[in-house]
Amino acid sequence: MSTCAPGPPPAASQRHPAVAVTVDVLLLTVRNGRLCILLVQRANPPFEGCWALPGGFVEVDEDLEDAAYRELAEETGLQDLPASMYLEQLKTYGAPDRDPRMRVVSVAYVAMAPDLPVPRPGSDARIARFWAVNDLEGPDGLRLAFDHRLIVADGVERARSKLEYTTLGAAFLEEPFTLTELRRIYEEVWGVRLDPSNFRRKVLSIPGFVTPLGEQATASTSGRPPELYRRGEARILWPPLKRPSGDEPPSPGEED
Amino acid sequence: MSTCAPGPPPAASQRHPAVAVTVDVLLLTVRNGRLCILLVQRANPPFEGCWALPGGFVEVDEDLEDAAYRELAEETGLQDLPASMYLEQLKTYGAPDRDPRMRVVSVAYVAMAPDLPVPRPGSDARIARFWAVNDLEGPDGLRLAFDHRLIVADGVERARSKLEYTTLGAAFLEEPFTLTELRRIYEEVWGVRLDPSNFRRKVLSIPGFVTPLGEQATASTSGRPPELYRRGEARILWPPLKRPSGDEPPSPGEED
DNA sequence: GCAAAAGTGTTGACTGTACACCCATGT
DNA sequence: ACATGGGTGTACAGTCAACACTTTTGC
Repeated sequence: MSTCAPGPPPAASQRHPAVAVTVDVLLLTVRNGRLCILLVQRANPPFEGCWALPGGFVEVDEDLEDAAYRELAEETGLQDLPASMYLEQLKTYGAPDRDPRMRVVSVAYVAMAPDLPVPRPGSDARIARFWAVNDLEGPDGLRLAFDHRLIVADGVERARSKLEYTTLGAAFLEEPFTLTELRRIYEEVWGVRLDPSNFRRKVLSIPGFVTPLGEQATASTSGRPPELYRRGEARILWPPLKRPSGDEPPSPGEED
Repeated sequence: MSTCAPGPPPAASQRHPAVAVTVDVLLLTVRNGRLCILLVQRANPPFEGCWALPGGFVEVDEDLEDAAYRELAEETGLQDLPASMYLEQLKTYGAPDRDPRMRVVSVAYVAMAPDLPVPRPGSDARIARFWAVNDLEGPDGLRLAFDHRLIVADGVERARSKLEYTTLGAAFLEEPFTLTELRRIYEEVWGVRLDPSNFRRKVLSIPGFVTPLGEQATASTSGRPPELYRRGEARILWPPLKRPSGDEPPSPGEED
């Protein structure tokens, strides 16, 4: 019976097909009440001048997730990523013809973060900016390089789904925040209207979703000043917050 | 404004780090009432003699999913995979040290299928057999090559989660089947007991989950002969079939 | 006072669970 | 007859959506 050990170090690497591995990052944020994603304009062929997800080759000794963080920082000039940022693996895209240069398998990541400063061009001088997801969807939407439109669709769906059964909606907000601000995140990401009172009850009924600060916002507009909250320790939402609209099933999501 | 076209064909491929891409397949089935996975015994270093998931290098012009099907067939001698088999991408594993030979990024797939014939050794003479998932879990479980133990854990959790909100439980059964057989799949995969009457009501209340044949099984054991069903067209289960046990949250799943 | 936004209370529909009960068959 | 597993009925508890209502602010 084997003890299941790696055995002696190999003498030489065996042959394998020439396939490149990249990471692509879909950074989602809510700016001015709109769900937005970060895109960079490509400076080189192929798809020169096209908008694309930030991404690039994985280094030989680099973990995939580290590569995602690195590319995000390099290509967008966003050096200080917010501590509350969330990043998870989305899916791997490997159609043989997705890159005209060669066979490229891309591991896509989704990130969610509060509104960020307007990104400076990255180290390789590409322009980076946020685009509203609305401007990409539909047949007349902005065209993206490679299969990035598909990745965006999958990633946005993943985010919509994650909001149902995790507390990640709060990752889109700077602390402190109000329950109305949190509700507007849900409404924008899902594209629906939610009953304020029922939303409030639901959020507060989940222990650790949000923590009350016991303070009120200084009234900026007419109406009663809202109470302020920060993110709690809970990560899972149980029972889930379901998106309305008939009683259709949630879209299938690819994921952890 | 760019029209977002790939542009002229590239002159030469640019340099990229030497990273190999493989697929690994976690085939789940229920044999003799036990949730089992298919493993192959490695014939070559590293981890010679260890049990591992079937898998191998992706060919240069091969789609990832095609590679998963090919490896499954090649390494297990299972040439005629059942039509009802389900296969989906699980997650990509790319820790820099997961393979001692070189940098290997592996795209893992999960498959679910009815009980299959005992696999013949694959084309490269490796032994293939099914192992009960129970025999792998826990600190005294079978040790697997590479990080395959982690992949198995993630994949089993994915399957448990999929049973909650999809009709995939029926993918484990040969048609026709009875509702009790379907219930036993759920009970085994989740490791719980379910109330037969409530399970029945739930399954039948989902349009298209199962289709009654209008026949009864020829009584093989004592008791009333059950009615027979085949899989329906529905893929999504709404509302979901929740696993019991307190009201704990479902484990987070990585997936579509 | 009035408008506006935050927050509370109440009700009815629906879902899931537990469990008592009936049905059809082998022995 | 009776044990065994299939299948039906029912009643209680929890959750959610709808919406009326109260509170606290700016103007």
